[in-house]
Amino acid sequence: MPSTSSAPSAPPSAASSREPRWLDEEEMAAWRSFVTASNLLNRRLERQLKEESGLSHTQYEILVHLSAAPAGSLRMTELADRLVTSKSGLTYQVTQLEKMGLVGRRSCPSDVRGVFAELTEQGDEMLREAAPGHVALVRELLIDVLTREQLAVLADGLGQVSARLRLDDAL
Amino acid sequence: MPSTSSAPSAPPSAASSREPRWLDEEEMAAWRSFVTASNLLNRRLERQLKEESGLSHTQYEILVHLSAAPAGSLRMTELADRLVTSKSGLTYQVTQLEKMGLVGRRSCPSDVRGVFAELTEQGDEMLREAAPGHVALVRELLIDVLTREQLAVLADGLGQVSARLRLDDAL
DNA sequence: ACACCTTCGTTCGAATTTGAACAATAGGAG
DNA sequence: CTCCTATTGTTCAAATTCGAACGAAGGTGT
Repeated sequence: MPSTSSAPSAPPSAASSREPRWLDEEEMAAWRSFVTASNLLNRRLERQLKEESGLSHTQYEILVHLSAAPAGSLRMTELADRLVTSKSGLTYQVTQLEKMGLVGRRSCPSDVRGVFAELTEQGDEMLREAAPGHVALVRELLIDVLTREQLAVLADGLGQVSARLRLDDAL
Repeated sequence: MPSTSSAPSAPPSAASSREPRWLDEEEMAAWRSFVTASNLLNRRLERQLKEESGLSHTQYEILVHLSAAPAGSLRMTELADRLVTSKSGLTYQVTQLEKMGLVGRRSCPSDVRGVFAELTEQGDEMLREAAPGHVALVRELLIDVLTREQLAVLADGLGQVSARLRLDDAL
């Protein structure tokens, strides 16, 4: 009964190169809690955002990233990278947000192919309206549950993990 | 420009109860790295599993949870809870896995309504076949990137986060 | 100027996901 | 036993997701 988990009936002897290094109890606990926390958190945030603002978490994140960017606008590809989604997925969501009047599209002056997604005034308002509740929940469910040290470790460790993944993807 | 983030143009004075407690730089870093790492990781694992075994991450996780359960079987609702998905989503995926011959359905003796999802012999084989590559990648991208201490903190902190979320959901 | 390889954003179809509605049953209070 | 409420798994329509294929440009080397 292998899984991501600890050695099932793996030979307790020296690891043969055929048998992978399974995860020990602690490693397994870390991985499971990461996956579970991630799923549970997403679910909760999704529900809350939808209820309180009519936005999906994805849509909210798009607004956030645009808001954080200079001039409230970003190239589609760049935005997709930051959000960690597919380009086609972004195209879809930006279209949705456009219909809602929260985001607009502008063509890029220096590159005919380029498209800027741009936060509209309404989009900015929406974000200001949705943010407090969202932040409060993130705080309640994650941030305030952890100690300062735990947060530091999280930021640091997962920061490295992300960096590594970004590098790999770039290949 | 609010987000999940640090105080935008919030009054540097004492926080009024209207203005939420925004996230400071460190908290923000922790939250962003968590979200980003989670997305990047999922993307990677999804791709790899699909390529090497033709399974989605969700499907793989179903097999894992069944394999870990006594008799290799679990009630649908219980399984959905452990996986953190919707019941309807699970119904769909179990049907898919059933078509592939990796999972079977058995009715529950003590409850007519109940349905057990059960790992088949083929499902077990598939898991044994897919696990090594999956574990190796999880190790390469997450586990081995972190120190023993970081892993412990992760397991501990996110364990608490999950526990808290489970409790809330139960309400 | 000309090929050639990349990059850009969109479109397309297929797969997945979700919540709400449902029918059937379980379980408890009276 | 009987009524009432909670639970179980499925079905349904709608929304979202992805990768592959595209057409259109950019950029480079010759």
